[in-house]
Amino acid sequence: MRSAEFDKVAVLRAAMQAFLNKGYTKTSMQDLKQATGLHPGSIYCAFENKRGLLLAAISQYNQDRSDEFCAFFINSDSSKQGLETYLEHIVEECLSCDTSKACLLTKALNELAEQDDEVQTLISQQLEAWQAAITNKFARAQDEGDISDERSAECRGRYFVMGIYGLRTFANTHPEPDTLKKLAKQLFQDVCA
Amino acid sequence: MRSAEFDKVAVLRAAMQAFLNKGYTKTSMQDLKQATGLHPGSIYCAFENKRGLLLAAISQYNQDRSDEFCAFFINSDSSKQGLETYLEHIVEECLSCDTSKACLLTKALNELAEQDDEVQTLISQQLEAWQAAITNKFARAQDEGDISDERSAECRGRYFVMGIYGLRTFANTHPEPDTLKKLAKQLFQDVCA
DNA sequence: AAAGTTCTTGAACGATCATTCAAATAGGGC
DNA sequence: GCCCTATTTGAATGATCGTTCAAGAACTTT
Repeated sequence: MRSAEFDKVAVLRAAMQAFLNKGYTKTSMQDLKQATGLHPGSIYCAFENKRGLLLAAISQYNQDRSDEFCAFFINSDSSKQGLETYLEHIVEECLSCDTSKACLLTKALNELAEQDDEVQTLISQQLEAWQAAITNKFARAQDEGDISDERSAECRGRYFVMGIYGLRTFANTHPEPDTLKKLAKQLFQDVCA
Repeated sequence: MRSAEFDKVAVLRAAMQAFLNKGYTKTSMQDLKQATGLHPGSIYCAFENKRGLLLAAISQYNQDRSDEFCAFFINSDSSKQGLETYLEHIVEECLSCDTSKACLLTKALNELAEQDDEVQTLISQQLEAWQAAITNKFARAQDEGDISDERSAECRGRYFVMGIYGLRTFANTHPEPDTLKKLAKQLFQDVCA
Protein backbone atom coordinates (compact mmCIF):
# COMPACT_ATOMS: atom_id res chain seq x y z
CA MET A 1 0.00 0.00 0.00
CA ARG A 2 1.24 3.43 -0.89
CA SER A 3 -0.23 6.54 0.70
CA ALA A 4 -1.00 9.77 -1.11
CA GLU A 5 1.79 12.30 -1.07
CA PHE A 6 -0.16 15.49 -0.61
CA ASP A 7 -1.58 17.11 2.50
CA LYS A 8 -5.32 16.77 2.08
CA VAL A 9 -6.25 19.60 4.43
CA ALA A 10 -3.80 22.00 2.75
CA VAL A 11 -5.19 21.05 -0.66
CA LEU A 12 -8.75 21.66 0.51
CA ARG A 13 -7.84 25.05 1.97
CA ALA A 14 -6.18 26.03 -1.31
CA ALA A 15 -9.21 24.84 -3.26
CA MET A 16 -11.63 26.81 -1.09
CA GLN A 17 -9.58 29.95 -1.68
CA ALA A 18 -9.74 29.35 -5.42
CA PHE A 19 -13.51 28.81 -5.29
CA LEU A 20 -13.90 31.96 -3.19
CA ASN A 21 -11.88 33.99 -5.67
CA LYS A 22 -13.68 33.08 -8.87
CA GLY A 23 -16.74 31.09 -7.91
CA TYR A 24 -17.21 27.40 -8.63
CA THR A 25 -18.08 27.54 -12.32
CA LYS A 26 -15.36 29.98 -13.33
CA THR A 27 -12.66 28.13 -11.44
CA SER A 28 -11.14 25.86 -14.08
CA MET A 29 -9.23 22.65 -13.45
CA GLN A 30 -6.14 24.57 -14.50
CA ASP A 31 -6.81 27.10 -11.75
CA LEU A 32 -7.26 24.26 -9.28
CA LYS A 33 -4.10 22.58 -10.48
CA GLN A 34 -2.17 25.79 -9.87
CA ALA A 35 -3.83 26.48 -6.53
CA THR A 36 -3.49 22.99 -5.09
CA GLY A 37 -0.35 21.76 -6.87
CA LEU A 38 -2.24 18.61 -7.84
CA HIS A 39 -2.48 17.41 -11.42
CA PRO A 40 -5.96 16.76 -12.83
CA GLY A 41 -5.57 12.99 -12.54
CA SER A 42 -4.71 13.21 -8.86
CA ILE A 43 -7.71 15.39 -8.16
CA TYR A 44 -9.95 12.88 -9.89
CA CYS A 45 -8.29 10.04 -8.00
CA ALA A 46 -8.77 11.71 -4.62
CA PHE A 47 -12.08 13.56 -5.04
CA GLU A 48 -13.76 11.86 -8.02
CA ASN A 49 -14.28 15.15 -9.90
CA LYS A 50 -14.36 18.92 -9.62
CA ARG A 51 -17.69 18.82 -7.84
CA GLY A 52 -16.33 16.31 -5.31
CA LEU A 53 -13.47 18.67 -4.58
CA LEU A 54 -15.98 21.45 -3.97
CA LEU A 55 -18.00 19.29 -1.58
CA ALA A 56 -14.84 18.34 0.33
CA ALA A 57 -13.66 21.95 0.39
CA ILE A 58 -17.03 23.06 1.72
CA SER A 59 -16.85 20.52 4.52
CA GLN A 60 -13.35 21.60 5.42
CA TYR A 61 -14.42 25.23 5.37
CA ASN A 62 -17.28 24.42 7.70
CA GLN A 63 -14.93 22.56 10.04
CA ASP A 64 -12.50 25.49 10.14
CA ARG A 65 -15.27 28.01 10.77
CA SER A 66 -16.79 25.86 13.45
CA ASP A 67 -13.47 25.61 15.29
CA GLU A 68 -12.98 29.34 14.92
CA PHE A 69 -16.42 30.00 16.39
CA CYS A 70 -15.81 27.77 19.40
CA ALA A 71 -12.55 29.55 20.14
CA PHE A 72 -14.49 32.66 21.10
CA PHE A 73 -16.07 30.85 24.03
CA ILE A 74 -13.48 28.50 25.52
CA ASN A 75 -11.72 31.04 27.75
CA SER A 76 -14.73 33.20 28.40
CA ASP A 77 -17.30 32.91 31.14
CA SER A 78 -19.61 35.37 29.42
CA SER A 79 -21.44 34.03 26.39
CA LYS A 80 -22.80 37.48 25.59
CA GLN A 81 -19.28 38.87 25.50
CA GLY A 82 -18.20 35.99 23.26
CA LEU A 83 -20.99 36.70 20.79
CA GLU A 84 -20.09 40.39 20.67
CA THR A 85 -16.43 39.62 20.03
CA TYR A 86 -17.42 37.11 17.38
CA LEU A 87 -19.49 39.74 15.60
CA GLU A 88 -16.59 42.19 15.74
CA HIS A 89 -14.39 39.49 14.26
CA ILE A 90 -16.79 39.09 11.33
CA VAL A 91 -16.73 42.84 10.73
CA GLU A 92 -12.93 42.76 10.63
CA GLU A 93 -13.16 39.90 8.17
CA CYS A 94 -15.48 41.94 5.95
CA LEU A 95 -12.94 44.75 6.01
CA SER A 96 -9.96 42.61 5.01
CA CYS A 97 -8.80 43.14 1.46
CA ASP A 98 -8.66 39.54 0.29
CA THR A 99 -11.66 37.75 -1.12
CA SER A 100 -12.06 35.56 1.94
CA LYS A 101 -14.44 38.20 3.23
CA ALA A 102 -17.25 36.30 1.58
CA CYS A 103 -18.60 33.13 3.14
CA LEU A 104 -18.00 30.05 1.01
CA LEU A 105 -21.24 28.49 2.23
CA THR A 106 -23.52 31.32 1.18
CA LYS A 107 -21.49 31.98 -1.96
CA ALA A 108 -21.75 28.38 -3.14
CA LEU A 109 -25.40 28.22 -2.08
CA ASN A 110 -26.20 31.26 -4.19
CA GLU A 111 -24.37 29.91 -7.20
CA LEU A 112 -25.40 26.25 -7.16
CA ALA A 113 -28.47 25.73 -4.99
CA GLU A 114 -30.97 25.73 -7.82
CA GLN A 115 -29.13 23.20 -9.95
CA ASP A 116 -27.57 20.82 -7.44
CA ASP A 117 -29.72 19.40 -4.67
CA GLU A 118 -26.83 17.67 -2.90
CA VAL A 119 -24.84 20.89 -2.57
CA GLN A 120 -28.02 22.64 -1.45
CA THR A 121 -28.69 20.04 1.23
CA LEU A 122 -25.10 19.89 2.50
CA ILE A 123 -24.76 23.64 2.85
CA SER A 124 -28.21 24.05 4.37
CA GLN A 125 -27.35 21.52 7.06
CA GLN A 126 -24.10 23.29 7.86
CA LEU A 127 -25.72 26.72 8.02
CA GLU A 128 -28.40 25.21 10.23
CA ALA A 129 -25.75 23.83 12.59
CA TRP A 130 -24.05 27.23 12.71
CA GLN A 131 -27.34 28.90 13.57
CA ALA A 132 -28.00 26.26 16.24
CA ALA A 133 -24.57 26.92 17.78
CA ILE A 134 -25.32 30.65 17.93
CA THR A 135 -28.77 30.02 19.38
CA ASN A 136 -27.16 27.85 22.02
CA LYS A 137 -24.89 30.71 23.05
CA PHE A 138 -27.88 33.02 23.41
CA ALA A 139 -29.52 30.44 25.65
CA ARG A 140 -26.34 30.30 27.72
CA ALA A 141 -26.26 34.08 27.95
CA GLN A 142 -29.82 33.98 29.23
CA ASP A 143 -28.82 31.40 31.85
CA GLU A 144 -25.92 33.63 32.82
CA GLY A 145 -28.38 36.49 33.35
CA ASP A 146 -26.86 38.77 30.69
CA ILE A 147 -29.82 38.65 28.32
CA SER A 148 -33.50 38.72 29.23
CA ASP A 149 -35.91 35.85 28.64
CA GLU A 150 -38.41 38.20 27.06
CA ARG A 151 -37.58 36.82 23.62
CA SER A 152 -36.50 33.24 23.01
CA ALA A 153 -32.95 32.24 22.19
CA GLU A 154 -34.19 30.80 18.89
CA CYS A 155 -35.65 34.16 17.96
CA ARG A 156 -32.45 35.97 18.84
CA GLY A 157 -30.29 33.41 17.03
CA ARG A 158 -32.27 33.80 13.83
CA TYR A 159 -32.07 37.57 14.00
CA PHE A 160 -28.33 37.48 14.66
CA VAL A 161 -27.74 35.16 11.71
CA MET A 162 -29.89 37.35 9.48
CA GLY A 163 -27.88 40.36 10.59
CA ILE A 164 -24.57 38.67 9.75
CA TYR A 165 -25.87 37.74 6.30
CA GLY A 166 -26.90 41.34 5.84
CA LEU A 167 -23.62 42.75 7.10
CA ARG A 168 -21.63 40.58 4.71
CA THR A 169 -23.71 41.62 1.71
CA PHE A 170 -23.71 45.26 2.78
CA ALA A 171 -19.92 45.17 3.03
CA ASN A 172 -19.69 44.34 -0.68
CA THR A 173 -20.75 47.87 -1.59
CA HIS A 174 -19.79 49.70 1.63
CA PRO A 175 -16.42 48.47 2.90
CA GLU A 176 -15.99 51.46 5.21
CA PRO A 177 -14.89 50.52 8.76
CA ASP A 178 -16.95 53.11 10.61
CA THR A 179 -20.17 52.27 8.82
CA LEU A 180 -19.85 48.53 9.33
CA LYS A 181 -18.83 48.83 12.96
CA LYS A 182 -21.79 51.10 13.66
CA LEU A 183 -24.18 48.68 11.97
CA ALA A 184 -22.77 45.75 13.91
CA LYS A 185 -23.03 47.65 17.18
CA GLN A 186 -26.66 48.46 16.53
CA LEU A 187 -27.37 44.89 15.48
CA PHE A 188 -25.92 43.52 18.67
CA GLN A 189 -27.82 46.04 20.75
CA ASP A 190 -31.10 45.14 19.05
CA VAL A 191 -30.60 41.40 19.24
CA CYS A 192 -29.85 41.61 22.98
CA ALA A 193 -32.71 43.96 23.82
CA MET B 1 -34.55 52.06 -42.52
CA ARG B 2 -36.01 48.96 -41.00
CA SER B 3 -36.68 48.74 -37.27
CA ALA B 4 -35.99 45.72 -35.13
CA GLU B 5 -38.89 43.33 -34.80
CA PHE B 6 -38.60 42.35 -31.17
CA ASP B 7 -39.83 44.10 -28.04
CA LYS B 8 -36.65 45.18 -26.29
CA VAL B 9 -38.17 45.44 -22.83
CA ALA B 10 -39.76 41.99 -23.12
CA VAL B 11 -36.45 40.53 -24.27
CA LEU B 12 -34.63 42.11 -21.33
CA ARG B 13 -37.21 40.80 -18.85
CA ALA B 14 -36.84 37.32 -20.32
CA ALA B 15 -33.06 37.58 -20.15
CA MET B 16 -33.10 38.68 -16.51
CA GLN B 17 -35.26 35.70 -15.63
CA ALA B 18 -32.78 33.40 -17.36
CA PHE B 19 -29.85 35.00 -15.53
CA LEU B 20 -31.73 34.71 -12.24
CA ASN B 21 -32.43 31.04 -12.84
CA LYS B 22 -28.94 29.84 -13.63
CA GLY B 23 -26.59 32.71 -12.95
CA TYR B 24 -24.68 34.60 -15.63
CA THR B 25 -21.92 32.11 -16.39
CA LYS B 26 -24.14 29.05 -16.54
CA THR B 27 -26.72 30.71 -18.76
CA SER B 28 -25.61 29.73 -22.25
CA MET B 29 -26.43 31.53 -25.47
CA GLN B 30 -28.74 28.62 -26.24
CA ASP B 31 -30.60 29.28 -23.00
CA LEU B 32 -30.83 32.95 -23.90
CA LYS B 33 -32.01 32.11 -27.39
CA GLN B 34 -34.79 29.98 -25.95
CA ALA B 35 -35.70 32.51 -23.26
CA THR B 36 -35.73 35.57 -25.48
CA GLY B 37 -36.69 34.06 -28.82
CA LEU B 38 -33.77 35.88 -30.38
CA HIS B 39 -31.13 34.08 -32.43
CA PRO B 40 -27.49 34.57 -31.44
CA GLY B 41 -26.82 36.96 -34.30
CA SER B 42 -29.68 39.23 -33.27
CA ILE B 43 -28.48 39.34 -29.70
CA TYR B 44 -25.03 40.35 -30.85
CA CYS B 45 -26.52 42.93 -33.19
CA ALA B 46 -28.62 44.49 -30.44
CA PHE B 47 -26.43 44.10 -27.35
CA GLU B 48 -22.92 43.51 -28.73
CA ASN B 49 -22.43 40.29 -26.73
CA LYS B 50 -23.66 38.21 -23.82
CA ARG B 51 -22.17 40.60 -21.31
CA GLY B 52 -23.91 43.54 -23.00
CA LEU B 53 -27.20 41.72 -22.65
CA LEU B 54 -26.51 41.24 -18.95
CA LEU B 55 -25.73 44.93 -18.47
CA ALA B 56 -28.92 45.91 -20.29
CA ALA B 57 -30.95 43.37 -18.31
CA ILE B 58 -29.52 44.70 -15.06
CA SER B 59 -30.50 48.25 -15.99
CA GLN B 60 -34.00 47.14 -16.90
CA TYR B 61 -34.27 45.20 -13.65
CA ASN B 62 -33.23 48.28 -11.72
CA GLN B 63 -35.78 50.39 -13.58
CA ASP B 64 -38.57 47.91 -12.84
CA ARG B 65 -37.64 47.69 -9.17
CA SER B 66 -37.39 51.42 -8.84
CA ASP B 67 -40.88 51.87 -10.29
CA GLU B 68 -42.18 49.16 -7.99
CA PHE B 69 -40.67 50.88 -4.97
CA CYS B 70 -42.18 54.25 -5.85
CA ALA B 71 -45.62 52.67 -6.18
CA PHE B 72 -45.68 52.06 -2.42
CA PHE B 73 -45.64 55.79 -1.74
CA ILE B 74 -47.73 57.49 -4.39
CA ASN B 75 -51.13 57.01 -2.76
CA SER B 76 -49.90 57.07 0.81
CA ASP B 77 -49.49 60.05 3.10
CA SER B 78 -47.49 57.98 5.61
CA SER B 79 -43.94 57.20 4.56
CA LYS B 80 -43.52 54.91 7.55
CA GLN B 81 -46.54 52.90 6.49
CA GLY B 82 -45.16 52.72 2.94
CA LEU B 83 -41.84 51.35 4.16
CA GLU B 84 -43.58 48.74 6.26
CA THR B 85 -45.73 47.61 3.35
CA TYR B 86 -42.67 47.53 1.12
CA LEU B 87 -40.87 45.27 3.57
CA GLU B 88 -43.89 42.96 3.72
CA HIS B 89 -43.85 42.86 -0.05
CA ILE B 90 -40.22 41.74 -0.03
CA VAL B 91 -41.08 38.97 2.42
CA GLU B 92 -43.85 37.78 0.11
CA GLU B 93 -41.36 37.82 -2.74
CA CYS B 94 -38.95 35.67 -0.73
CA LEU B 95 -41.75 33.20 -0.14
CA SER B 96 -42.76 32.88 -3.79
CA CYS B 97 -41.76 29.63 -5.40
CA ASP B 98 -40.06 30.95 -8.52
CA THR B 99 -36.44 31.96 -8.58
CA SER B 100 -37.22 35.62 -8.88
CA LYS B 101 -37.04 35.72 -5.11
CA ALA B 102 -33.37 36.54 -5.40
CA CYS B 103 -32.26 40.04 -6.33
CA LEU B 104 -30.52 40.21 -9.69
CA LEU B 105 -28.31 43.04 -8.50
CA THR B 106 -26.85 41.24 -5.50
CA LYS B 107 -26.74 37.95 -7.35
CA ALA B 108 -24.76 39.40 -10.25
CA LEU B 109 -22.58 41.39 -7.87
CA ASN B 110 -21.68 38.24 -5.97
CA GLU B 111 -20.90 36.33 -9.12
CA LEU B 112 -19.02 38.91 -11.17
CA ALA B 113 -17.81 41.77 -8.97
CA GLU B 114 -14.27 40.49 -8.57
CA GLN B 115 -13.65 39.92 -12.25
CA ASP B 116 -15.57 42.74 -13.95
CA ASP B 117 -15.13 46.29 -12.73
CA GLU B 118 -17.80 47.72 -15.02
CA VAL B 119 -20.47 45.36 -13.69
CA GLN B 120 -19.28 46.08 -10.17
CA THR B 121 -19.54 49.84 -10.68
CA LEU B 122 -22.92 49.74 -12.40
CA ILE B 123 -24.53 47.58 -9.74
CA SER B 124 -22.96 49.49 -6.87
CA GLN B 125 -24.39 52.73 -8.21
CA GLN B 126 -27.85 51.21 -8.52
CA LEU B 127 -27.78 49.73 -5.03
CA GLU B 128 -26.58 53.08 -3.75
CA ALA B 129 -29.52 54.81 -5.44
CA TRP B 130 -31.91 52.27 -3.92
CA GLN B 131 -30.47 52.91 -0.47
CA ALA B 132 -30.71 56.66 -1.01
CA ALA B 133 -34.39 56.31 -1.94
CA ILE B 134 -35.04 54.35 1.25
CA THR B 135 -33.11 56.86 3.33
CA ASN B 136 -35.18 59.61 1.79
CA LYS B 137 -38.37 57.89 2.92
CA PHE B 138 -37.05 57.65 6.46
CA ALA B 139 -36.32 61.37 6.39
CA ARG B 140 -39.88 61.96 5.19
CA ALA B 141 -41.24 59.78 7.97
CA GLN B 142 -39.28 61.88 10.46
CA ASP B 143 -40.75 65.05 8.96
CA GLU B 144 -44.18 63.48 9.26
CA GLY B 145 -43.53 62.85 12.95
CA ASP B 146 -43.83 59.06 12.74
CA ILE B 147 -40.17 58.35 13.50
CA SER B 148 -37.95 60.08 16.02
CA ASP B 149 -34.92 62.18 15.13
CA GLU B 150 -32.82 60.36 17.72
CA ARG B 151 -31.02 58.46 14.96
CA SER B 152 -30.38 59.89 11.51
CA ALA B 153 -32.28 58.82 8.40
CA GLU B 154 -28.97 57.69 6.88
CA CYS B 155 -28.37 55.40 9.82
CA ARG B 156 -31.86 53.94 9.58
CA GLY B 157 -31.63 53.54 5.82
CA ARG B 158 -28.39 51.59 6.07
CA TYR B 159 -29.81 49.33 8.75
CA PHE B 160 -32.99 48.72 6.76
CA VAL B 161 -30.99 47.82 3.64
CA MET B 162 -28.74 45.52 5.65
CA GLY B 163 -31.83 43.84 7.06
CA ILE B 164 -33.30 43.26 3.62
CA TYR B 165 -30.04 41.73 2.42
CA GLY B 166 -30.09 39.49 5.45
CA LEU B 167 -33.74 38.53 5.03
CA ARG B 168 -33.17 37.52 1.42
CA THR B 169 -30.19 35.34 2.27
CA PHE B 170 -31.94 33.88 5.30
CA ALA B 171 -34.91 32.95 3.14
CA ASN B 172 -32.67 30.70 1.04
CA THR B 173 -32.44 28.20 3.87
CA HIS B 174 -35.60 29.11 5.80
CA PRO B 175 -38.48 29.76 3.43
CA GLU B 176 -41.07 29.45 6.20
CA PRO B 177 -43.68 32.25 6.18
CA ASP B 178 -44.01 32.63 9.94
CA THR B 179 -40.27 32.84 10.55
CA LEU B 180 -39.66 35.42 7.85
CA LYS B 181 -42.64 37.55 8.81
CA LYS B 182 -41.52 37.57 12.42
CA LEU B 183 -37.98 38.56 11.46
CA ALA B 184 -39.26 41.35 9.22
CA LYS B 185 -41.57 42.62 11.96
CA GLN B 186 -38.70 42.77 14.41
CA LEU B 187 -36.45 44.42 11.88
CA PHE B 188 -38.98 47.14 11.19
CA GLN B 189 -39.53 47.69 14.89
CA ASP B 190 -35.80 48.01 15.54
CA VAL B 191 -35.14 50.31 12.60
CA CYS B 192 -37.95 52.64 13.67
CA ALA B 193 -37.02 52.70 17.37
C1' DA C 1 -43.40 47.09 -58.27
C1' DA C 2 -38.56 47.16 -58.11
C1' DA C 3 -34.34 48.45 -55.75
C1' DG C 4 -31.86 49.16 -51.74
C1' DT C 5 -30.87 48.68 -47.10
C1' DT C 6 -31.30 46.55 -42.74
C1' DC C 7 -32.44 42.77 -39.91
C1' DT C 8 -32.70 37.81 -39.23
C1' DT C 9 -31.02 33.25 -39.56
C1' DG C 10 -28.27 29.26 -38.17
C1' DA C 11 -24.31 26.80 -39.50
C1' DA C 12 -19.42 27.06 -38.64
C1' DC C 13 -15.31 28.55 -35.91
C1' DG C 14 -11.65 28.48 -32.55
C1' DA C 15 -11.13 28.34 -27.72
C1' DT C 16 -11.75 26.36 -23.49
C1' DC C 17 -13.87 23.25 -20.53
C1' DA C 18 -14.09 18.86 -17.43
C1' DT C 19 -12.63 14.40 -17.81
C1' DT C 20 -10.04 10.16 -19.12
C1' DC C 21 -6.27 6.97 -19.55
C1' DA C 22 -2.03 4.74 -20.51
C1' DA C 23 2.62 5.33 -19.40
C1' DA C 24 5.94 6.61 -15.87
C1' DT C 25 7.14 6.77 -11.07
C1' DA C 26 7.77 5.47 -6.36
C1' DG C 27 6.78 3.30 -1.92
C1' DG C 28 5.60 -1.25 0.83
C1' DG C 29 5.96 -6.28 1.57
C1' DC C 30 8.83 -10.27 1.12
C1' DG D 1 17.10 -5.76 -3.48
C1' DC D 2 13.10 -7.06 -6.25
C1' DC D 3 8.42 -7.36 -7.41
C1' DC D 4 3.84 -5.63 -6.91
C1' DT D 5 0.55 -2.25 -6.46
C1' DA D 6 -1.01 2.44 -5.97
C1' DT D 7 -0.14 7.09 -7.19
C1' DT D 8 1.39 10.65 -10.24
C1' DT D 9 1.71 12.59 -14.64
C1' DG D 10 0.16 15.30 -18.63
C1' DA D 11 -1.24 14.74 -23.22
C1' DA D 12 -5.49 13.54 -25.66
C1' DT D 13 -10.64 13.53 -26.01
C1' DG D 14 -15.22 14.91 -26.86
C1' DA D 15 -18.42 18.31 -25.55
C1' DT D 16 -19.83 22.86 -25.03
C1' DC D 17 -18.95 27.54 -24.86
C1' DG D 18 -19.26 32.54 -26.86
C1' DT D 19 -18.80 34.55 -31.14
C1' DT D 20 -18.76 35.38 -36.19
C1' DC D 21 -20.43 35.84 -40.82
C1' DA D 22 -22.36 35.07 -45.26
C1' DA D 23 -26.73 34.17 -47.17
C1' DG D 24 -31.70 34.82 -47.08
C1' DA D 25 -35.83 37.51 -45.73
C1' DA D 26 -38.48 41.59 -45.09
C1' DC D 27 -39.49 46.37 -44.68
C1' DT D 28 -38.93 51.15 -46.73
C1' DT D 29 -38.27 54.20 -50.25
C1' DT D 30 -38.62 55.66 -54.89
